[in-house]
Amino acid sequence: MTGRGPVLGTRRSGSPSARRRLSPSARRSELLEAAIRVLRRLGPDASRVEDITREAGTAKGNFYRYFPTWGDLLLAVRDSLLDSYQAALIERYRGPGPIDWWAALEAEIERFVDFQVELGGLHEVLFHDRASSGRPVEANRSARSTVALFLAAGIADGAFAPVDADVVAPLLFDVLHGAADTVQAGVDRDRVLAAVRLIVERTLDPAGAESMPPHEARSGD
Amino acid sequence: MTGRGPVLGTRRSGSPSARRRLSPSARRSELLEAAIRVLRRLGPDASRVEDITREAGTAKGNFYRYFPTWGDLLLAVRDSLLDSYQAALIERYRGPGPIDWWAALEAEIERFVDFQVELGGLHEVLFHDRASSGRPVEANRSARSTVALFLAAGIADGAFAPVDADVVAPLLFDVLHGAADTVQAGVDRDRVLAAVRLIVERTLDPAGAESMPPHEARSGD
Amino acid sequence: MTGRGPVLGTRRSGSPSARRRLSPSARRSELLEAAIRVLRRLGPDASRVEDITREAGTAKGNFYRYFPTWGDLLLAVRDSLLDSYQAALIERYRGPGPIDWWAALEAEIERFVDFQVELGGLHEVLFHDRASSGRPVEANRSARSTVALFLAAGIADGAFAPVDADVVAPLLFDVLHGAADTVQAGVDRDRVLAAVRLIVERTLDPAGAESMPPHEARSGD
Amino acid sequence: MTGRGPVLGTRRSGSPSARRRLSPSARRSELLEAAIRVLRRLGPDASRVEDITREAGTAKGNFYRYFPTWGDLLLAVRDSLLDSYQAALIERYRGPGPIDWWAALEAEIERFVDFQVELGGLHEVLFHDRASSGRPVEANRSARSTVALFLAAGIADGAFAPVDADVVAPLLFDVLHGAADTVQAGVDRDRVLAAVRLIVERTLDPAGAESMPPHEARSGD
DNA sequence: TATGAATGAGCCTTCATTCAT
DNA sequence: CATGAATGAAGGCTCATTCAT
Repeated sequence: MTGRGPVLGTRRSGSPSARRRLSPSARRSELLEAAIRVLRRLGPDASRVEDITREAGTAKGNFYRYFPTWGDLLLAVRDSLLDSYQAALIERYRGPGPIDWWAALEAEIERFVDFQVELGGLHEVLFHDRASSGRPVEANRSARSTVALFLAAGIADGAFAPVDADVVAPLLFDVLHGAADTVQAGVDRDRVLAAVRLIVERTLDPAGAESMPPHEARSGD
Repeated sequence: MTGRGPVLGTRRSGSPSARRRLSPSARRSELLEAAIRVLRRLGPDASRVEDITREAGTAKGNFYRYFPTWGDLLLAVRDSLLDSYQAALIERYRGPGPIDWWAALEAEIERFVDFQVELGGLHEVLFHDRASSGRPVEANRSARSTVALFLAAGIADGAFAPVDADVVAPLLFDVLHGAADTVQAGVDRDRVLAAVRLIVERTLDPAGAESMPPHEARSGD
Repeated sequence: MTGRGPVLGTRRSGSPSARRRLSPSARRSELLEAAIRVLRRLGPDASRVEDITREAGTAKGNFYRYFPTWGDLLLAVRDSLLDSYQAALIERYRGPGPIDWWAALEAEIERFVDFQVELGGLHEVLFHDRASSGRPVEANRSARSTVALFLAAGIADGAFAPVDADVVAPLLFDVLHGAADTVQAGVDRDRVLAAVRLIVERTLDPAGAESMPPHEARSGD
Repeated sequence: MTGRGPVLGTRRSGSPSARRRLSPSARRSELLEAAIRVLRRLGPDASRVEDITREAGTAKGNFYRYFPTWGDLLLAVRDSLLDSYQAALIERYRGPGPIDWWAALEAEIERFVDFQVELGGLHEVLFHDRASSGRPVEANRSARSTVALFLAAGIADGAFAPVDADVVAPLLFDVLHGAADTVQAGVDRDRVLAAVRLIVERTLDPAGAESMPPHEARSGD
C-alpha cells in the first residue's frame, strides 16, 4: 500500500461527457455557483463534495483543485454572498443627497429578512460558523458588521438614538435573523416584519431615551 | 473528542465490566446526563455514541435500547434541558403575591444569557435543529416559548406594552440568544447585558407606544 | 457534511455471511495470519486493507479495531515473524552440551536463506522499514540482531575469529539477505549457498587472521 | 514533498510560462536530472510526477512524452545512475599499465559505500525493485553486475581467489549495500569500512583457499 | 510540441447501527 | 437486560494519466 492514485490507469469507457476545459477562474465560479445551489437546497450538513461537482458538471477530483478543503468552500460561499449583499447595500445609499434613515431602515429590514428567507439551507453557512476551525472568527462577523455599519452611519447622522452601536447592532441583527426563521416556520411574513419594525424602531427612536421604563424610573439604575 | 481514545474517562462503575442492572428509567437518566456532559464538552458534531456510553459507564449497544437513533438523543437532551429550565422559571414566580415584572424581566435576561453561556457545546443542540430531519420544526420553538410564556403573562398583567407577543417574544429570544454568542465571542458581559436590556425594555415599555418614530409620524404608515 | 458514518443505517440485503464473533485476540490473530498470507503473495505495496479483511473473512472496518493504521499492521507482522524465527533459533541451541559452531553455522545459513525465500512479498516487510515513520528504527535491527547474537556467542566460545561482531554480523546478514534475492532470481540454490558459506566461513575462520592479503602484507596498513 | 505547494521551487525557466522548445533529448535529460534531484530528496514513495515537472520547469503533461509511465522513469533513473557509475569505474582502470587489484579493491569499496550514502532517497530506486511490476528482474542485477565485472577481471588477472564470481560478486555487493545502510543508521563510517574490507578481502584472498575452517577440515564436505 | 486543466478509479478511515453471546 | 465485537455504507482526498487548446 503506497498511496499512489489509481493502480492501473485504465481508460476505456464510451464517452461519459465531453471534457470541458475552462479557465481556472471560470471553473471556480461554476463550482461556487453550483455549491450555492446545492447548499441552498440541502444545507451544509447534507451536502457532499460530489453533489457539488455533479451539479457543476465536472469530476469530483476537480473540486480539490479549487477548494483545498470543504471548509474552504464554505468560507468562499459565505464571503461571496455577504460581499455581494454588502456591495448592493452600499450601492443603494451612496448617492449625493441626504438619506432618509427611517425609510431606509424599514426597507432594509424587509430586504434582509427576504434575503435570508431565500437563503434556505445556506442560512447556517452564512450565519453560523461551520467552516473555520480555528480560523479568525472575525470573518463570521461580517454579516453582522453590514448591519452595524448601517446603524452606525445613521447614528452618526443623528437619525437614530445614540446607542452602543457595536453591541446593539449585532443584537438587532439577531432579531432579523430570527425573523427569517420565524417566517420559514410558517408565520405570516408581514406580521413578522411588523414585529421586527417594532423592536428595531423603538430601540433606535431618538425620543426613546426620554421615556423610561417603570423599572428604571424606580431604581435609578 | 477529536481523535482516538478516551478524553477524560469519567467512569464511575465499580469493577470494570460489572454488569450493572438498572431500572430502565435510571439507566436512561444516566445516559442522558452523560450525554449532556459530553455534548457540553465537545458539541454535537464531535460527540460520538461511544463517548456517551463510555461516560455513562455502560456498553455501546445499550445506547440503542433507550434512544433509537442519535437524533433521538439530541431531541431528548434538548427537551430535558429546556423543560427543566422552564420548570425553574415557573417555580420562581408561582408564589401568591404580585410580580414585579420589570425586576423579573431584568433578572430573567441575566439568567438566560448566563444559562446559554454555560451551555458550551450544548448551545447548538438546544437552539439549532441538528436532530429532526424532516420532523416538525415546531419542537425547536419550545425554547422560544419559554420566553413567550413569560412575556405573555406580563402583558396580560398590564406591565408590558400590548405587543404581538407570539411573534415579538421569539424575536426577543433571539436577542438573548445573540447576546450569549456575543459574550462568548469575548465582549464584556455587562456591556452586552446593558444592550439587551435596552432593546427589550424599550420594546416592552408601555409608554413606548405613545412615542412615535419620525418615520411613522411622517408617513402615518 | 458532518462526518458521521453512514447517512442512513440501511440493513436489508440477504445473508452475505454470518457474523462471526471472536474474542479480540482470536480475531487479531486471524487478521495477522491473513495479512501474512496476503503480504507474502502481493508484497506490501500492492496489498490493501481490504485484501486482508477479505482473506480473513471479516468486514473491512474490523481491521481498524485491531490495527489503528496500516503501519501498525506491518510492524505487527514483522515482529510476529521475527520473534518466532528467533525463538526457534534459540530453542535449537539451548541444550546442555557444547555447540558445534561450524556445523551450526552451516545449518543456520541454509535455514535462513530458505526462510527468506519462502517469505515472498513479505521480504521487504521484514527487512526494509516500510512501516515506522519516525518510530524507533531499533526495531528494524532485530532481524540483524538475531544473527549478531548467534555470531557473538560463537566468538565468545572461541569458535569464530574475534571480529567486530556488532558491525560484521549485520553485514553477513546482508549476504544472507542477498542470497535469498539471488535464489529468487533463479540462480541455483546450492550454488548460492556454497558462495554464502565461502564468504561467511572465510570471514569467521579463526585461522584467517594469520593469512594476510597481499595488500596488507605490502602496506602494513 | 509530503503536503501541498512547492518545496524548494528550483525553477529555472525565464518567463513563467515561456514555452521552452527543447530538443527531445535535451528535454528528456532535464526531466531525468530533475527526477534525480527530487528522488534523492524525497525518495520514490513521496515523489510525485508533478514534483518532477515543477523541478524541471516544464508542464506536467510533458512528463508523459518522455516516460510512458512512472515506472519507466524509475527504470530510467536507475539505469542512468548505474551506467554512469559503471562508466566511471571502467574509466578508472582502463590505462595501459597493470592494476594493483588490492589497492583498487580497497578504493572501490570506499567509493561505493560513499556513493550509496549520498544517494539518499534514491537508494531504493537503485537497489530495490520499485518499478518493474512483472518485468524482468534481471534489470535489477545491473548494480550487482558492476561489482561482478570488477571482480571477474581481478580473478582473471590472478589477483583474487578463483571464486564463483557470478554468485559471489552479488553477495559482496550486498555487503557494500548493507554497509551504506549501517553508516546511514549512524555507525561510524570507518569502523564499517574496516568490517567490509575484512569480509571482502578474506573472501578474495588467494591464500585463503588453503586454510580450511575446522568444519570442512573435519567433515571433508 | 507544450501546457495544465480535467478525469475518475482507488483507497483509507469513520462510526451509526446491529446482533451473537 | 447487557455487552462489545462486527458490519458496511459513506465520503474525503490523492494523483497517475489523459487530452482540449
